[in-house]
Amino acid sequence: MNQPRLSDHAYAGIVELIKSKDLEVGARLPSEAGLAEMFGVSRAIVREALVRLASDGITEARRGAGSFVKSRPSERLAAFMPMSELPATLGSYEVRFVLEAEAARLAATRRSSLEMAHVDEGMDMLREALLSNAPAHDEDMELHRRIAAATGNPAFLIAFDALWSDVEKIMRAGVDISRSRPPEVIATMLREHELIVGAIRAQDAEGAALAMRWHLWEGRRRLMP
Amino acid sequence: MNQPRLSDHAYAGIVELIKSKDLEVGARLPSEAGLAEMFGVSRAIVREALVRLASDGITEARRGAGSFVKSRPSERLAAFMPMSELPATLGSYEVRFVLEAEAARLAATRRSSLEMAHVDEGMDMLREALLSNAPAHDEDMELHRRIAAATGNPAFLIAFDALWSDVEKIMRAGVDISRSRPPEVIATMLREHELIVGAIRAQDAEGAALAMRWHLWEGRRRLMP
DNA sequence: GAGCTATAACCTGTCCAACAGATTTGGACT
DNA sequence: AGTCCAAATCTGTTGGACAGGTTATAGCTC
Repeated sequence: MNQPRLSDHAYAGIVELIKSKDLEVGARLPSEAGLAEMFGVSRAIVREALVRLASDGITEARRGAGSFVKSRPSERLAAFMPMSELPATLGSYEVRFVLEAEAARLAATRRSSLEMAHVDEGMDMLREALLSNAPAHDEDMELHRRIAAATGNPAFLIAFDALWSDVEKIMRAGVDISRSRPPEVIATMLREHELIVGAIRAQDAEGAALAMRWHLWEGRRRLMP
Repeated sequence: MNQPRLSDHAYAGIVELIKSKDLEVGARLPSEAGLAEMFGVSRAIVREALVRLASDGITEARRGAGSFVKSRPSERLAAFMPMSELPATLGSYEVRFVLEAEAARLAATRRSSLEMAHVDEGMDMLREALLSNAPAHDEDMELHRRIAAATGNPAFLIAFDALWSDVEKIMRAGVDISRSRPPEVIATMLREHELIVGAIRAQDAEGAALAMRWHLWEGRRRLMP
């Protein structure tokens, strides 16, 4: 349907360049001509990519001088964020606590029947994956995502996606998410999710928020006892 | 400092075109050559504007056919307040309510003196910008960002950045964020921020959360009365 | 050698002309 | 009327060109 443009490739390439070469905030990128040669495209394509990067707040162009890194993608904290003492996974759970609990509460009050069907479908997928002892990581995320979507508020999805992609990275780097789980853990995880979905279906706002908080609390404990 | 590019003019012009001519979703825009002549710029400039518009989800280009309206700028704002009966709640504010209130609470309890200094510096920058009647939009965001950073939890920053970059884009496409504010509004905005910063300095967790919630509530009201 | 200056090299911002490939349109033909 | 083909139109991409701003350097002065 939507074939990718060359400028998409250049956009991704420049982001990759910043991350791989570890360019700090304020560092100068290669010139447009240099980037064009690097990616094998014309200068106009590089310009289109740079315009988007600037619009996204990642780079900044100064006429006559060059393009500079304004804030690094996804690692925008580098500037003054002192490395936290909190384990990174705990950190993301801290945010998910408030974010997803509120999402569950709003989903319970505002869900349409279509959104409820999406949540149910996500629950089915998770159940099937868990019962067949598959990793189920993707299905877990998808269910949480659909609950966030059921709020009818895209902002929840935006925050959720940003957070989760980070969590995923950490998990892939650290914990082995595909290790097999004992059956009682599987049953517990299923019950926790079913509690949440049930409360949303019953339009029980406080129950949904509580069930979500409980689930996240237990999940964090399972991840790092 | 940042001289406007011609493509900014074209971007705004096309948005204006969609709004004034009341082009519906799916309607075809004039061709790139037509738009170029309309705004008195070259086709390359129009292309840069269209690339940004597409990246912002407002238009969509189909090769060989033309550029089409994907979602109207004003409706994107509406998309962020689908709240059925809730009194005019901006969707992103709904998320910021829980996210930033929690960040303020944690910042008050966990802040280091270095992080407090960063917050103070951000407050100074905002004060200066507001008192000189500058747009102050960047400074406002920066202060909120530093409060999120003062939690010591990178996850707050990640969620905050994701949310804000989207809010910013919508604002650029829709509302005029640089309109001048009456002096009493400036004073109010200053006081609200100072309340938050003060509570964080005093390590008053509940006070910080409350002040943040109040500030966001008032801010939403200022944005769309 | 230190400091200042002019100049050359480089860079972004913008324009123009051109061609490839996809889509739409209109007319010719049946 | 219905089908098919060709021309017109449009986006995607390239290369070259020039204006105007920035940076570095060579050279001059003291």
